[in-house]
Amino acid sequence: MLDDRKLAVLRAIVEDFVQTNEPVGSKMVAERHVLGVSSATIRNDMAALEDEGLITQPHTSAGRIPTDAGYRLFVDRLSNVKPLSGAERRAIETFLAGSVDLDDVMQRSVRLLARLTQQVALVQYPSLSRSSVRHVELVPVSATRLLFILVTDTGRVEQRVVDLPAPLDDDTRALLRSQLNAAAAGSRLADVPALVADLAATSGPHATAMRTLVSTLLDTVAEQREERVVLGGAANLARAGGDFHGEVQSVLEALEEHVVLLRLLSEVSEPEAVTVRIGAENQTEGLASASLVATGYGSASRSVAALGVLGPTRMDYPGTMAAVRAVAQYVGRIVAEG
Amino acid sequence: MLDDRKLAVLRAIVEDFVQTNEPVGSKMVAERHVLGVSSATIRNDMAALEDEGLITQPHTSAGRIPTDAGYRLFVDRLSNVKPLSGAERRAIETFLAGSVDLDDVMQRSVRLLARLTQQVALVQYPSLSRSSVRHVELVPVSATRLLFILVTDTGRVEQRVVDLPAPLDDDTRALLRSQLNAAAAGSRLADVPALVADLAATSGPHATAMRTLVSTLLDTVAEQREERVVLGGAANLARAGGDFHGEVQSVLEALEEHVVLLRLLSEVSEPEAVTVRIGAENQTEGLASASLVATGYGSASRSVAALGVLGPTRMDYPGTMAAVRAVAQYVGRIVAEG
DNA sequence: CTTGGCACTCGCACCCCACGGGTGCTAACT
DNA sequence: AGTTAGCACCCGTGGGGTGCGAGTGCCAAG
Repeated sequence: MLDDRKLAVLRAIVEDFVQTNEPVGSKMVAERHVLGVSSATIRNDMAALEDEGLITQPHTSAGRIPTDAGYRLFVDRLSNVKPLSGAERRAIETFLAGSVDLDDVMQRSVRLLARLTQQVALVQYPSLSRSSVRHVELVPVSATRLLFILVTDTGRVEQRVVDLPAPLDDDTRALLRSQLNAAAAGSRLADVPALVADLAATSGPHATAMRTLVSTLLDTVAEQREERVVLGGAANLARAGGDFHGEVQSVLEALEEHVVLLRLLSEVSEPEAVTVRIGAENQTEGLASASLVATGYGSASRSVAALGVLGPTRMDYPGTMAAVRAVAQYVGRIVAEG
Repeated sequence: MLDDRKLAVLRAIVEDFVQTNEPVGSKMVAERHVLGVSSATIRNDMAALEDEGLITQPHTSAGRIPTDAGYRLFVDRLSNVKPLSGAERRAIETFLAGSVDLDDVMQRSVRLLARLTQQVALVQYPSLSRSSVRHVELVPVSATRLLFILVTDTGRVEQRVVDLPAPLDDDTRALLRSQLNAAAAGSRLADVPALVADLAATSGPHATAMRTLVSTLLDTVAEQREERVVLGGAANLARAGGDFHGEVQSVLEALEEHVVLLRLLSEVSEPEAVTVRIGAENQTEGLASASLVATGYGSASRSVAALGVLGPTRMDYPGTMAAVRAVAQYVGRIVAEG
């Protein structure tokens, strides 16, 4: 049904359309690509491709443009990885090297990714539940309030103000802190509920305070804030030409719903494999004409979070995928060291 | 030169244009507003207003639209404060009441403001230098690294990883911490440099460690991160109609330059007075057709930061100013309570 | 299966023109 | 002096008509 040449035609259409942003016709394909056949043959192939639902014509008497399915096939079978230039690799390295802490890394990554790909970049903070507790600290704020601070091995620092049922003196605070640390430090945050369960059950003079603290610790894991995402390069949306102008509002709206973004990212967080969600595939209102290119990042085989970019379905997939993968590698390494 | 009626005509033009987004002609003004004169008279007045540079016609044979100067005069002398409805006040209150900590307050405020005004909202974190040190904490991360944590009276928590020249045992860490706290706690962060200066000068076994910590403390104040701003409602930009569509890209670009936004906000941070910057007034490339409506917030007379909204020059200034002021009052109160 | 040829289809750019909203001017009026 | 009615004029907008060109689909021959 779809022989090699037809696929080559599809590839040509995708590449030309991405580059020119104009429907591409059989003549164009014949002269800009060396397929060894005439435009008439290509016309036949294009008709077949259209039957398969891989391309479509915006109106009669215009060239064809790829459908979501066409991009899908292109990404899966026709795109060969485009290696980054040495300059780009060096740029990534130097850009991220100066980071002083996690916030800084996230910030720089998102800017870098946006600039490399000319699209909207999304970078998720290392997921709390997939990190380990490095340290828990209790800082007094007033007699009955204290600041609960959680530091993870990925460098993430979460704070939370806790209202205590009764005043807490310095010694008991130190005691509670060391108990919490003893129970939780070093283990993965996802396992913490089980580990601290018996702490909450302890009776004794400070039982209620301890219960409050434990539930805060659990909250912090369970809470929405567990997942954070930063984004950048929104201005690139407006730059995108074509019929995408009408969609920019709905994409911007989607970008404000961090919950939605996090759901999307959570579905692609395997590392070492760049995932592409094209158009309607990402099942999100307002993102029907946008594509997500994302991957997990982390140390070696364990992914702690995801990052990627979002742009019009008409995008340079090979280039974008290469950039996303490269940035993920660097960020993963930095976070693992961090 | 500009009698009361001419000003009334200007007000009518501004109000109508903001509402309809179409150039308004003399006829329209005559019939939609009760000025007691005919359209011919209004035509004469409009000619005068145009001579003064307050209005302009986009092309011959179209109505007039206000210029930046026209909006300026409208805001300064013609707009009467539009009190918020009870429902709106209640909405603000309930929306902000549930906040658990500063991050939460900032997040909620920016969403609230964006929704109330239907524009892009900007909320600046309480400025570090204008806050007081509540507490300084040193959390060990590894032998030669520790996490430096600064808590201010405005509830802001800043962390920073510090690399130490030499390992630090628990006791000396505790010592350094108490020295730092003794020197800095309770005083305004802007005054801290003077207060800790002599700490850095101490000689003794831990002199270098102390110097590192002190310089970190100072860095934290001086650093870019001193000022943070969160924004929301970017999608509202795309909603704005008219000739603004072409500008949305440049505004989005400006929004990514937080440094620029902070400079703008820092210029308007008096509390109790809503400042309006119209079009070219805000001296920023890309914001030439946008207006900023902002005010400082904080406790009573002392403003600790600023918040506001950004939108097309064609905006409902009275309504926006009312919303900005109301939100600033609530946020200021919440932050002051800590 | 490929290819050249050819008829056919539309979208687009262009032009023309009538329409109408809006202005500016002038002369009369208060 | 200020206001008003009348009127000529300007010009952007929108609708209808048209030619052009890109692109397709089909067919018959190689």
